[in-house]
Amino acid sequence: MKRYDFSEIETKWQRLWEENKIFQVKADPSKPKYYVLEMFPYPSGRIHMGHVRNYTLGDILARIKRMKGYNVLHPMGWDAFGLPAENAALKHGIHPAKWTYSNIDYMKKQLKKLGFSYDWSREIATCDPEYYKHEQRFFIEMYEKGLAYRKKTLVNWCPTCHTVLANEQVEDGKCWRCGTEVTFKEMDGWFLKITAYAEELLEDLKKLEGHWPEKVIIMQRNWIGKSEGAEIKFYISDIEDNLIVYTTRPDTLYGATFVCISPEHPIARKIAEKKGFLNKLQTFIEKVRKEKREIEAGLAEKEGLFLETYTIHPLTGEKLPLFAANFVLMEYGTGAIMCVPAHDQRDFEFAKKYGLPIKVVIKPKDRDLNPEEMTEAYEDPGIMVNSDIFTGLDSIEGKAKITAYLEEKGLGKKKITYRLRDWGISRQRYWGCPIPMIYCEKCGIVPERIENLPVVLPLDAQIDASGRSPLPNLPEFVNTTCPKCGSPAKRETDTFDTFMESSWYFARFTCPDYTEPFNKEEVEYWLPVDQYIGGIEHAILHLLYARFFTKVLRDLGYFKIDEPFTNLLTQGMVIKETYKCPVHGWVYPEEVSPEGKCLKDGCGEQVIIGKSEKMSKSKCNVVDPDKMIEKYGADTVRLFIAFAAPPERDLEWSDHGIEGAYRFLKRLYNLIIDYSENLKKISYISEDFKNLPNNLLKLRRKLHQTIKKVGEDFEKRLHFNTGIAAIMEFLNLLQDTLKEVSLEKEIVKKVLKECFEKILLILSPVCPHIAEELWKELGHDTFISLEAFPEYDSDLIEEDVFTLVIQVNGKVRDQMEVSVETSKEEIIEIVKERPKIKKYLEGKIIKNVVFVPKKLINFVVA
RNA sequence: GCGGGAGUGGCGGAACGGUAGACGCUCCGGACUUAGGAUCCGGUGGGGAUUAUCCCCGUGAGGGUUCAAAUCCCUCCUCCCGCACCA
Repeated sequence: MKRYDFSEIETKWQRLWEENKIFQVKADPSKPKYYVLEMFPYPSGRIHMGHVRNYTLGDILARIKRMKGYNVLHPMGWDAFGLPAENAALKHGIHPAKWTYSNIDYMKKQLKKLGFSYDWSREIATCDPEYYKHEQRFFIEMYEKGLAYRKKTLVNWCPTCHTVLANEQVEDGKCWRCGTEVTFKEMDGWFLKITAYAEELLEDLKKLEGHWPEKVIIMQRNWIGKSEGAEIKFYISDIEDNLIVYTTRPDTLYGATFVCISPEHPIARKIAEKKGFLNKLQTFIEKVRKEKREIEAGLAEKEGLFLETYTIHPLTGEKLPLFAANFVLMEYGTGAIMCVPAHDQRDFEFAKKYGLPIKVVIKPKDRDLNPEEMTEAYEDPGIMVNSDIFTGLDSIEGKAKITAYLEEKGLGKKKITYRLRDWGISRQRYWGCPIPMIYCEKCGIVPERIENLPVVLPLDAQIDASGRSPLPNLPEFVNTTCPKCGSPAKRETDTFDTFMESSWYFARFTCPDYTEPFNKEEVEYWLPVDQYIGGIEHAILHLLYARFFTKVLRDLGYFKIDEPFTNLLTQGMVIKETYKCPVHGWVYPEEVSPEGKCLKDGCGEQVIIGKSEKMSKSKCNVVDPDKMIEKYGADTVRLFIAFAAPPERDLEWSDHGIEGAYRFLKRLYNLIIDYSENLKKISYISEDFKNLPNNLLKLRRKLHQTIKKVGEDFEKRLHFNTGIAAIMEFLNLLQDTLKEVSLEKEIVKKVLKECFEKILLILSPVCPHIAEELWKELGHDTFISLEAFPEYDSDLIEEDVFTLVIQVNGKVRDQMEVSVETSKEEIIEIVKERPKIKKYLEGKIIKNVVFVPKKLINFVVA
């Protein structure tokens, strides 16, 4: 008998799919579309299990949607710009482009080996000028609309990578890639005005509720960080100017006893100049800058520099001392705050340190507050006191009342503030998309002409040991002429943050070869992405930027949609247990003896089995997809990954588990091959299945129940694990049934053929190769990948008998098979006489009988 | 500190408020074998007994709602993730 030769089977079908272009799609308005997208990979060299999981989940969905009659767009591409290419250039002397393209080559082969149903004709690499030229155009259009601008800012600087990092690329003060301590540097850079869309980005999160993980929505909401408050004017007579502070607690205005501003606030400088302590201020600024990290971590003590001046309280006219303080951020609000120590913990600590007065203006409903006895600020709402005409008001009401009063007097106004900052997109890197701007001595900043795009990244550049971008040193790149006046000019040498490329790739997949950015018909047919799948690590940045781009491109007239991704699935990590030797640290499983001793250098120490963690080389717990495919085949790998855990949860890699998946496929293969010769010519229609013997009826019923469950679990719930469990369950029943039937009978063959065919159909999204092969063995010459998902017979799946659970006082005491025809009354009579139940009812009064049709009956007795 | 999620056998995990532990793994026993780390069959939450049968206990802890709770409500514990001087 034929052995399950997965390698031969898989290569063959992958070849046939490709030759027949069966996964290439075209827009077809007569068919419902479905766009499945997995986050495209960075071509780092080889795919890892996380990719395998991500793409397996997407592929199962794409395949079942195809079978359910959708016109499915399922593309794949490469997020090809980025730092690792330059690092590789430094380390191995390979040009980033060469490195990137050879990685793409390799990884593409790996993905093909996994049998993913991508339309490879739509492949995109973002480092291709034909891709990024459109991005340059978007940028210019944004610039012309005032959505892109240049400003000087204090930026995070990684001394190792020689680059600016976004706030979000800094993790606890360290570079997210290399781990070096990040410093600060003042630099000019380009920014996109994402804050102009803050309100819409926040508001539209409501449209995603129920379709995106709640967690992601909350994270984005917090990131945008909307707060409502007031801006209030505090006059400073020394400089005859108003200081504007921002507060969310205008109700505590009467409790303000001092005012703090950021040391970098222009007014601090102005005062210091006037009062002659500029040096002292400068020293303070530097100290604060140095401590920025600790300050942000909440570790540094609050510290202030008295500016030797006072502000005038807008309502009481009191003189309040003015400080420059290390905890006031220049970037948020107005960079200045009024301090109410009685009702703000930070102000309280500051006041205690510098002996500043504490004035209570809000009291709890049930008690009084005494400033001298307070050990912490009272931050909750309450009743307003010591607040002139507002005394006695509820503080929540007081907020609006005081704001209105200030507004009336021209002393302040209502103000909404967002935590979200504009997006700094300049990177001092080589391997990225050139920013299409030109600096002309006469005309200033001038965008490149659209017709001159792309501004091509020169590939003949050499990356030297410094690791710095070679672009500024390439005269043929830098020197150009001004598009406006024609005089000599210089190009911008920074490149875009690579989050730019991933902010719109999903749309380009609809028309990857179109000369203009987007083909209207394609974009309108395919967008938005119906199901987006990827890791939670992109919960904020990538997803927020893509949402932002979508809105901008909409406003530039390219799209009609507001949101790019209708549904989002964030899949869990692939984790594996770790082994740690007290001497050698993390060790590979091969370095551990069966007794758990370390085998490295004959060490012999007892190895500690650590908890399961995300696969990483440093922890020696990686599993190589190539090796797994080689050993078990792609179908087994896909099956195990889909079966081992629900998609959103972490998946624990198990060497035994994958054996189990392999065993299942072998069992299926052997079973069908065993019967295939006999069944090839068999055909059936539903009429054939009337008056079946009981065991075959049960088998068919189970089959149709399984079809229903798998359809729902795969397509609607995306819980592939339970669907696969149902298929396994069915196979178990099928094998049991086969032991008691004779293949001599025609009807048995018909039932068997139906079972085999349909089980292959429903398994095919998960294990497409073996499904194709066995489909052929059963006599078909079509691609199972293009077959329709089977319908289930809804009359058949209705059981005619069911197992009635019999409870007494909520405890299960007995159960019996009952026909669905039996009435409640009949059931009660029968059940009461059953000995096990009788025993519990004897001498008791039946107070109530709860009857759940087709499920259970519960006697409540006393 | 704030926000979110999760705690179910030896393990991964199933369970519209209705038989807890589907399915798989592990382990144990058996069959077939020169052999088995292949394959097949059976068993596998804990405890107990009068052991082909039956009983009790069990979903992090404690309370509550309900005829009925892993599931709903309250209090608490543990773990994971995100944010964190945002005024």
